[in-house]
Amino acid sequence: MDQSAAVQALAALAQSVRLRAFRALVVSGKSGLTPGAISDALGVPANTLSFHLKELTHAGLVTQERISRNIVYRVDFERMNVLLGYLTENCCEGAACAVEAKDAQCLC
Amino acid sequence: MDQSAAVQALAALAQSVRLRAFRALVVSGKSGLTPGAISDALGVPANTLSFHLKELTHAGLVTQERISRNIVYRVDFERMNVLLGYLTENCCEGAACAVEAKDAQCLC
DNA sequence: CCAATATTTCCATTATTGTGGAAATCATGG
DNA sequence: CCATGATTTCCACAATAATGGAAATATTGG
Repeated sequence: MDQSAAVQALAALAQSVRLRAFRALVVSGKSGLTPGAISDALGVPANTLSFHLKELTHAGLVTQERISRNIVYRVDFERMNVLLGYLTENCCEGAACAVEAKDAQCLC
Repeated sequence: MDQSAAVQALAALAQSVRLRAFRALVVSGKSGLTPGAISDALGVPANTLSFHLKELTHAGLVTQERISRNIVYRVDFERMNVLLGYLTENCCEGAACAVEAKDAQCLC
């Protein structure tokens, strides 16, 4: 992952509608969600949601698969892990970390 | 962490200058960096950098401490861990994850 | 207290982003 | 092959964010 991809992914998440949609997709896991379902859940007009789903897709955070009349969106979990790793790369120059990592990745 | 705090933190990271500054601070670890050092390292004018450091500070991602003439900025690592956790909360409804978490936190 | 250095604020300009109504496209069931 | 439901594109407006020059504000060493 290069810097501009990271910025794009972070920008995709840095917006209320998109963050809510993304988190709903995280919870839904492998089964994913359709735009209609997300639109209903969040109370956002379909066209507005479509705009935001496109942002998430372009950022590589979610994938789409057409299933009959619907399109199912899913989080790209591997990509997400790469992004999180990018944020914490070379933490503390490799020195021992002051704050113990709990259930999260090492971040000093 | 509530949604608006998460959006603010993600927006703070979703910008080239700020992301580079943040990652430099991650590497510097506990010792932190001064605006002057970051400004030199990134080749960004001091006033522009100051603007971006303020954004990172307001987002709660970094702290500042005056040491003599300088101000030392440091990553707030605990806060950062909370943010990363927020992004992956209730992943997959608790079902077993398809993709094994490697060195990162569980993200399916 | 003054000179020097570090950092921030002010300000105006430019560029980007979010929003939703209306219309278009797409895929399928009958 | 047409009616229906799902999703996306088009468009224009309003709001927000990034930039850097110039000036202002600390803080300290001498």
